Amino acid sequence: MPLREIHRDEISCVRRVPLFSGLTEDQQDLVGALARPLVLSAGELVHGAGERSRRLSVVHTGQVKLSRTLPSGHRRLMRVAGPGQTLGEHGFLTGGPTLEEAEALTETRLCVFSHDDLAALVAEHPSIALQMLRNLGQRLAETERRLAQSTLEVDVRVADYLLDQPLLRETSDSAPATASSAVSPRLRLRLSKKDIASILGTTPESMSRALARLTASGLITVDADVITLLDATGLEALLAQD
Amino acid sequence: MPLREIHRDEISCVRRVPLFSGLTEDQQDLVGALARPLVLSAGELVHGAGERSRRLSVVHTGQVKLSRTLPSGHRRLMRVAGPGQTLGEHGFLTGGPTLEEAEALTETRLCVFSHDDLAALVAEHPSIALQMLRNLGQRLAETERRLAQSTLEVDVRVADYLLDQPLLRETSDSAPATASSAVSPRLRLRLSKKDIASILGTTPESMSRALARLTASGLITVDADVITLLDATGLEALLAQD
DNA sequence: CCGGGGCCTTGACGGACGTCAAGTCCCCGC
DNA sequence: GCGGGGACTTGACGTCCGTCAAGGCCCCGG
Repeated sequence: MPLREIHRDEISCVRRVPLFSGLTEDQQDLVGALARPLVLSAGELVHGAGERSRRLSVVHTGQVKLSRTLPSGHRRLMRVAGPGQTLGEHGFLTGGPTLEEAEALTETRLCVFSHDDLAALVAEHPSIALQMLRNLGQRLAETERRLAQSTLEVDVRVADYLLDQPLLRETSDSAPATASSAVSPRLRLRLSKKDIASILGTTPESMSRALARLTASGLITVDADVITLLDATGLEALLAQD
Repeated sequence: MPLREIHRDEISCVRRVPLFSGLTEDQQDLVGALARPLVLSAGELVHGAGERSRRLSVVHTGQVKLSRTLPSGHRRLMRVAGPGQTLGEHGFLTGGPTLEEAEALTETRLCVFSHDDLAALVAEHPSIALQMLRNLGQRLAETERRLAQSTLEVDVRVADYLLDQPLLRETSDSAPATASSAVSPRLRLRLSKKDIASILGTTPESMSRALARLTASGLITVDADVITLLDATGLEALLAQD
């Protein structure tokens, strides 16, 4: 079927996305027919800040960096949207200009919906609005959490960030010597330390020093972008201590 | 009509609220029948943090202080919900426990909806979900803006806060001497400086010094809770500088 | 093979701001 | 009227962290 072939990307994109998870497969296929694919290479912009972009995008593969620029000219990274996540809902909801610049961090495939198409979809399928609500509510809670934490010292914010990261699957190349030997959880930073520093509201220098202090305290070890959590409970204790 | 009399509060509450503005008056009256009134005096809690509150509230009159408590025990004021604004949507959307403590700042009248009733309403009237979406989107944008600003110096955050406040209607008791004499805009702080400091992520002491510096720079004058903006463009320039 | 640029780290320095403390003012209850 | 407590301000002090600078490392292109 040529039509389905042409829209292969869009359909698989729609099927994998929470936003449309309340629909039947047939409905999802119809939605997919409205999506336009967009492929960006690393560094290209989905849209700049302050633009009037008339579209909402769903990330299919890759990652998109969302950053705000203050009147002073300073930029701050707000979040990174990965597969299944959406960007541009503020413009969709308000019709106003974009608040954030959106830049592909890696080669990225997007499914793009025009505001008009999306409005029609939402009107026809209320479950889409509900999913969008859950999504925005989640992001609001997360953003409020970061705001509440913003006055804590850098070490604590870094520790919290590390604890939030997904752990690496441990492929123990050495045979498990004893059944009870606990391996320290490890994780890989998916952003440059410079970008993480921006997310945390600090500088690369302070971030580097914070990691050095956590290492000196025996809480972690750092090997380039791989972090070993030697003492996860110790890291959590940082959050609680005054 | 006794029934309408009994539900007077709920109905007038529903009619004034953006959340239900997409409904006809008849529909709003039906919605009002589901609302339960709740009157709190200053200092009483709508709900504590971490509770499982099964209800979403709309502020009718008064103000409600929403604050988060960090694991360290520090509290931070996140926002103040005034008439027409809602609280408790996170619990409604996720079913999880409350993230914020909600405390009546003044004597406050609320309209309370159970999650079940509200879910039924949303299912029947998609416009409610859309309004909630717009509302959450607005709050998300605002919270992101504050997060991005959180690293700026206190003077700038204070200046930005002042510029965001609604101005007082100038009741010039003295006759307007000349038609061209421009009066400086004035505003009344609707929260204690302590609370404003918490919102801005700083301390009462630093807040007090920031106001003193802005005064010394000739940008404002402070008379208890009334602030006169002597040089609004000078205040805006603070945001852009550096 | 060499040169440049970006990322990261470390050091030195200074300033902004949080903390502690004291003092004033005001309000409210006894 | 008097005492207590909370809001606010001001001062003194210490420190966290942002800035500037230098240097190492790696990658890539000439």
